[in-house]
Amino acid sequence: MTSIEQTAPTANNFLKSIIDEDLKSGKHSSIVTRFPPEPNGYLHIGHAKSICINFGLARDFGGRCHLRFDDTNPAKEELEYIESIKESVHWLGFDWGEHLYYASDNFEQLYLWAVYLIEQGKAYVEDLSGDEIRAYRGTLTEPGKDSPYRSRPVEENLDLFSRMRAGEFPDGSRVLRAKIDMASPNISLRDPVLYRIIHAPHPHVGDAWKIYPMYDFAHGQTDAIEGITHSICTLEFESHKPLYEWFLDNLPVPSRPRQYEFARLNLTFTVMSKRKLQELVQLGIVSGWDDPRMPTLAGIKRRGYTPAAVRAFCDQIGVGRSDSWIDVSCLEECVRTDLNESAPRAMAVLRPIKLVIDNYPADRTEELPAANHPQKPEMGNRTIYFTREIWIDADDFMEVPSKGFHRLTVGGEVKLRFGYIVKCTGVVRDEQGTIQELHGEYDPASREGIHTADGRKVKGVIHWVSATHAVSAEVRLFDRLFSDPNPDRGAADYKQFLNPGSIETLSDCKLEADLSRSNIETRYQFERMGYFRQDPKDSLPDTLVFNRIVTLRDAWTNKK
RNA sequence: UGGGGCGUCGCCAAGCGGUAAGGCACCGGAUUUUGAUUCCGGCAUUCCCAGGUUCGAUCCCUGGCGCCCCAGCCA
Repeated sequence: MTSIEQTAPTANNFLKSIIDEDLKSGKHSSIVTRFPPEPNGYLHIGHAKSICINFGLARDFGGRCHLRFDDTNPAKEELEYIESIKESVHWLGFDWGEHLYYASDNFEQLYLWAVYLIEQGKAYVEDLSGDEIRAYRGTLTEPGKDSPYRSRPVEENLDLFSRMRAGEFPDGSRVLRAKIDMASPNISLRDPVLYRIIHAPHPHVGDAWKIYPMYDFAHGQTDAIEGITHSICTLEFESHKPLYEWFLDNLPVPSRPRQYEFARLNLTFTVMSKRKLQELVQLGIVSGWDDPRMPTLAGIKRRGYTPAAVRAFCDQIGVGRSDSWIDVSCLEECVRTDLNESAPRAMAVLRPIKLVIDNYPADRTEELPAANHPQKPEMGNRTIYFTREIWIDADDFMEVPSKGFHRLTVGGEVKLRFGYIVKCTGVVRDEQGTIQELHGEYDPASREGIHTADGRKVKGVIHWVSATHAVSAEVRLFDRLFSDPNPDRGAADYKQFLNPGSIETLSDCKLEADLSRSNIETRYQFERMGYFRQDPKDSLPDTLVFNRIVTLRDAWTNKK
């Protein structure tokens, strides 16, 4: 746990209260939770909430948390997803140890239990088509009707079900159903489907099976097999709970798990559904599942967010049962809080414009010490080079300053961070009238502090880099993928809310030379610009590519 | 509309009958060679509404209102 997490408030929540009581009353001597993703896509920030809850609870109460692949539908699942999910959970900082499970490892037991239900007269093979089943199910306000196959004899059910398993029937021709109550006000109890026929290879068990259990028939029983004490899922499964319990009540399961539900995470300015994320990838709107603008954990990782920051975010938002919309700025703030502590500082000029210091000798180079962190002397100093020609950021110069602008202006002066005070004496233009370079003069006595020789205090401090020492780099500035706080809202196509400026690529930025030799993993604060890290895929030693992880807080542009 | 759930500051969220924690955001002010950080101060006489019980209610009761989920051989 890093300092950001130690200082983060850990709100009490209803799950902790429940577990507290279960432990106190002796109902359980220790707890077992599980994170059960279906391997049908990449994990996103919403899954991070679930991971932090499940693994976090196990950690806090001295229990354990399993990673379980809920792989009951081979039509949608792939090995690629299994691998990426394991990677993301580890990246987030959690470890399942020996406890890696697959729902599909229990297929034989589940099959036996289905046979058991048939023998008990509590399940039957259905010959109705999908459309007919739907028609018989009734509606929200009208009860359903019994299927004509509901009273099929046990022996016939047994025979048919074993032949379903043997692969004798085509997909969709028959299903196994539980015999519960076609008139139940809870629709999930109206003879739910238990097994369907799918002739497709499975990423974990290959072609061993032609029939696959539904989520409802697999989840609770798998929980029971693994000895899960607290089965924590999102709110939309709440109406399945009576069914979850019906199976546990009617099957000889080895333990009795309980299901609890919490509100899933909604984040502003993004979309979270797997379908939409997949579409963004397929349409080429983003470069892939790990595009730094994506809310996937792969994207967040590539962007440069730290696992500690994501964990702190999950702690901060808490766990409740009311539908919530968290502002992305909350996540971004967690990233800043973490990086502010740990990131060494550096200077980088993103939109370079040359400043020639006319009264500085052309053949001179000064080595200046620069603190790696303003509040942490233990992080040491580095050497930066001062020369006659330097790069400054175009945004730090205005010929005619706007109100409140206290950077460089013609005739005005500014402090060069860790260097001297310079005064701008003039502007050189080309034939078109665009500014080619700036000229100025420095005050040799002004290296320390921000006061001029006559005691005045300069208002602005800007970053810069020696033109003779700088290295060039590509810098990618990311912004929110959508320009609307809730692109998912209403019936409108979420794609119309795409932010056209979600990525800006700057090609010839000027960086301190040391950055070309830095560890590719190191996250820097480019002073006054934000936090940056090399892109793990595209950055090479001789063609540097930096990603902006997040901006600094900026009272100035906010005010404008 | 049948069933289930939820409604405390702009966004989250504690609170469990004794007189509204905390975080983020926001607004002041101090320190600062990052318009960053840090610091200090401000920020719900009120808990969806209306009745009721009680010495006392955000917490209990009744009745409204609003929002979310369920009619996949998805999870």
